[in-house]
Amino acid sequence: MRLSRVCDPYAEIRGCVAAAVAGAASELGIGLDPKTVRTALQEPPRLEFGDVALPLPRVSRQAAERCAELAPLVESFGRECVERVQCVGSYMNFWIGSGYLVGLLARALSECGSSYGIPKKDRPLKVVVEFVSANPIHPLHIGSGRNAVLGDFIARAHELMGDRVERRYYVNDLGLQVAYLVYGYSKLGRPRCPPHMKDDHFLGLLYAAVYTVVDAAMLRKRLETAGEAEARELRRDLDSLLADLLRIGERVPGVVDELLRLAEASGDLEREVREVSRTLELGGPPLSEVHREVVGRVVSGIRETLERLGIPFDSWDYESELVKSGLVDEVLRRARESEFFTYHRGAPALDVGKLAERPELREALAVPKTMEVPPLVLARSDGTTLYTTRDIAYTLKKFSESGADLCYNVVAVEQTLPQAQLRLALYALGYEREAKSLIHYAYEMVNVKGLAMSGRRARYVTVDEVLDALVTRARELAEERGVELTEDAALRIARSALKYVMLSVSPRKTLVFDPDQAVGVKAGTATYLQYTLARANGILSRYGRAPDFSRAGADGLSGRRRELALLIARFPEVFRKVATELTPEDMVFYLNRLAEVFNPWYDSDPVLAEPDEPLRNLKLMLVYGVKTSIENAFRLLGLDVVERI
RNA sequence: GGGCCCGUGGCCCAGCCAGGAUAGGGUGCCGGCCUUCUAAGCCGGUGGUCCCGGGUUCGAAUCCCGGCGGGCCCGCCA
Repeated sequence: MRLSRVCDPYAEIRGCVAAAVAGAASELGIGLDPKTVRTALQEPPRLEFGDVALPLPRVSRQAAERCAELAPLVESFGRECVERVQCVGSYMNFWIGSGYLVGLLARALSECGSSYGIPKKDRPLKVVVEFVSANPIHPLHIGSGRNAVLGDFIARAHELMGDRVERRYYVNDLGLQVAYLVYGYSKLGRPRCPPHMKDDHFLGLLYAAVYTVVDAAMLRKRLETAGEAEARELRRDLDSLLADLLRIGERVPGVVDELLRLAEASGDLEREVREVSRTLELGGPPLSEVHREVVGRVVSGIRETLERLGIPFDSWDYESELVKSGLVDEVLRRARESEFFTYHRGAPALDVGKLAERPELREALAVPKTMEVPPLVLARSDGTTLYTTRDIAYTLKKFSESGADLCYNVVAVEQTLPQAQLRLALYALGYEREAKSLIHYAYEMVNVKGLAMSGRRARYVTVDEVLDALVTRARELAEERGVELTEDAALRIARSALKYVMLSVSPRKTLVFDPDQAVGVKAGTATYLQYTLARANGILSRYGRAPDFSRAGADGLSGRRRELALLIARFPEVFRKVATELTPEDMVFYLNRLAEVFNPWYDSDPVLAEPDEPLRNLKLMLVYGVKTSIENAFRLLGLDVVERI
């Protein structure tokens, strides 16, 4: 991957400073690798320590001891870029020449323009990102929201760098969970959704109602034979179930009563649901139409939510069709021929644990060194397959259909083991390349303050309701300030606020979602950044023409202006790191820094009213640099630009 | 029992992989700034045994060992 040197001013600075240091050191007979110096260069914590700092002991003990001798030599070796060198403690601090810095920025911004900071790969890849893939049994909740936002970010990162990306959603329309929904839906005569409720929300409640009714029936049965201590516990669980049922019943009147009647009549609802599940996997005709219909209704609700988020997909892959295609059977066939095939307690399995004994393979397949890997059971005794088996087939489909070089599975961290088993299984079946090119992008769960989440009990916060709340709040705030927000602008503010929360915290950290806080629009939110961008854009559009960077003067480059220039210069480096290491939180951090320097400057140092022309041009260049950096960061993160805010 | 992840002002987070300056932000709370490019902003104040104990090092929030606390995983569930 390459970013032309011109478009990465900070790389230029690093190179020049490092060469000067290495050159000076060799004068004193100290051997220094410029590359080591390059990477050791860092941003000083305070302005008084200059623009760039080098912790000397990190690169050479000798150099650290002879800093005072080194400094003047560095100044002369680095005349092109360094204005002043100072030794403080164990640090060597550099002041970058203003003319040099302004020249670098002017060239970078004029030559790279709107693609400033975005690296392009020499050889673009074909990349598949599978994400969200929430089961079609309820609306997207806040946890799937995190998945959606992160997956979208990964796709965007690759797209911007020139890769061809396919975004795929795996619709898991088989299995017990869907059977619960299909059962309820068909028994209740394919009910319509109440007015003012989305299909997926309604069906999510129906699903939870069936599940809860079944669980309640099972509890009652156990209660009949339970001892006293156990009975007390069961009764408490039952009370909680009934409370959930009551809550669900209030939102979808009639549904719960009807299900309770059915449960009474049937005697064993759970067995009936299992029967439905089996029929579904076999693809029997009597249910297939109802099945298709109800899944379709939930999926279209989910699609609507994703559209509101501005997160597109290229394909929707149905698990039932995967099974129908015979690919899953093919995987099973192939597994039986594998040397790792075994029986685990009577069920056909792959002994992927044996494969995992090879340390170099663990390394290559990113299986944690000490993780215990049990055999992967492929099918139940009744012959029906298990999820991971079908996932093997799906993975092969993704690779072959898309001709993918790289495939991401954006999947919660709790599935680390099955994801590792999946890679090992692929390897065991002879798909070495696929196994090595499958990346599990893991993220931690989202907890909601004051709510024990559960899909089976319809206890969740949905993406839709969060968006609604955010839209309302954005409107209120705008109204207070007399700004008129279009519907589109309100949505852009709302969904960006939600995405920001998801992107600002490292994916490996559990996120505690506080609805009240996300709705706030203070500093440290997407809205603050959108506002900052709107201010920058305001200046540029009022100026009315393209700023001429070549006429930017270097004289006034001090204080905040200097800080801004250095930050803008660093943007390409940050972009590359974030896009390749896929750490969105680093970009959020950078953006906050940028805004935090820009806003005070904006308040105190008028741009358009500046009478001195070279200085005005310098200021305009800084504004343009801020605008471009924020815009390209937004493109990477999937945040929206709002014109008027 | 074993494995993985997390622990940083009242609350949330960055820094840890590649150890270096007085540990950065945000939020909260207190006070101030709109006749000047958008006040969803800015300025000032308040607030920290970097979970604890050892070790390595000239130097540890960062690396190593041992604890403690929280989360997740160890299914013929997904």
